[in-house]
Amino acid sequence: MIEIQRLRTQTDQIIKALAKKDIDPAPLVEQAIAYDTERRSLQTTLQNQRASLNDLSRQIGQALKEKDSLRADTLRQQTQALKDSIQQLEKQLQEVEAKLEEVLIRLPNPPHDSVPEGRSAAENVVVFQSERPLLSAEGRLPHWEIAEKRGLIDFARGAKVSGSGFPFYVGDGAKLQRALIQFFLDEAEKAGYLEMEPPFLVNTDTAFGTGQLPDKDAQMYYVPLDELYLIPTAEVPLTNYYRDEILEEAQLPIKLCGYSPCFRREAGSYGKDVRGLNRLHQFDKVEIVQIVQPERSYEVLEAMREYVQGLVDKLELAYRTVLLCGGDMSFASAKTYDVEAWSPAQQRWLEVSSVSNFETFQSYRMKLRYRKGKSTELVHTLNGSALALPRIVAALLETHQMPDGRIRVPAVLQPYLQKAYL
RNA sequence: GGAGAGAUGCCGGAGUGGUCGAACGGGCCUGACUUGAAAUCAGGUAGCCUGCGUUGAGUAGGCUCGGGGGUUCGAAUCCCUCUCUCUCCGCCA
Repeated sequence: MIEIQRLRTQTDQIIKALAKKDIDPAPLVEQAIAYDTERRSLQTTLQNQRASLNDLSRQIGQALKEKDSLRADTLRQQTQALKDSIQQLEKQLQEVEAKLEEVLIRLPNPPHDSVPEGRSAAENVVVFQSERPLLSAEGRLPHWEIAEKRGLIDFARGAKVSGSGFPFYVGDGAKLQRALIQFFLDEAEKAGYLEMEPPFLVNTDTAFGTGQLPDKDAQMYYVPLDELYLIPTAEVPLTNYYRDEILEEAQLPIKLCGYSPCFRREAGSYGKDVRGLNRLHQFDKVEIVQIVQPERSYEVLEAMREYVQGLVDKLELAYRTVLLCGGDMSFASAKTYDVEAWSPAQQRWLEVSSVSNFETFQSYRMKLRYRKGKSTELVHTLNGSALALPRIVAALLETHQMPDGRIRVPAVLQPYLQKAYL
């Protein structure tokens, strides 16, 4: 959500930036500003009347103290008209505020200046590619076949027990999940992130805080009886950890990491893109989150991106990083990099991480600020997958497949798995 | 799930209808004393919104004592409701 004060003072820049997200922002922005003007005028009138009423109340108190009940009664009679008027103004103000909120909520985060224009993924910009060769499909089974064949993943029984998109990981397959999670957490800790195990279900305020509500509510599983959402990513509980708080500047940067299963409805997905591990309803992920001073957030974004690239590299996978164009970015992000691993059998890139700077989009919703001198300022929040498991496993199974069908375990995982081959 | 108690500023803790945004204590900040420090003394120490001013100098007003609603000229104080915490019982990994 964009700060209304910013929208008021930097209207043109914001409209220009928003246009990159492939929407026509001007009507919404103008509407917001109109509601804001109305809101402020109502508020001023209301506050003046409240001040008068407060003054009358004080006088009544004074009169009663002096046992002058006659004067008190006279004053009391003057209050009714004010009270009626105040009540009416309050109602009007509430209505305008609701309308303003409704419009503000529909405005996405304006992209950063460095975000390229473009409408779809085709216009994303490759900013880095590793030097590892892009292996051919020849002689390689796609991960869903090799995984079934070696008894690492059971898609069919997962579908029986829960539905499509809920695989069982079996034996070494399950151990590989555990190894990856632990490897990612250990790496994050070395990089200075504090490990957290977050709740996997969150309330509506939390889902609103990071921007999942109201925009993406169809993406989340919901438990109506308890009004709780299953998290689509650990970003949601981790970023909301400090919601509604004022941090001391010395606490920053705050660096959190956490493992969680992630639940996504993925309604409407189908076809080859969702085959095997490409897209699941439940998957494992380690997430990293940073809460930083605004002036540092873009250098932190680069550091996080490099950190994530390093992880993929340590798993001995070919990868590249793309800078998302305006039209392909999420609603809440100001700038996003996707890190993609090469899938030899599918001959395509798989998104294994998304690293984003949200600037104040989330902190404004969450009222997350830090003390800066005499006043307070909204922090910038960032997050990134480090990493999401399924597509990493897919790339791993395809890349490290041996001619005899065995899977070579990358050196960094061998201490966790206690084996060189699966 | 049942019964009871509670939620106040950075922390502890008072306050049961009238200058209460809030006593008192602690912490922290500034200043004085000191060669320096401690001790002592004095002052300061919440956030949000709006107007004017400034462009992070302020100033006037409004709102906020867990959240929401109500009673009243007036509520931290009374009523309703929700959330959370604690104690006891039940259940349970």
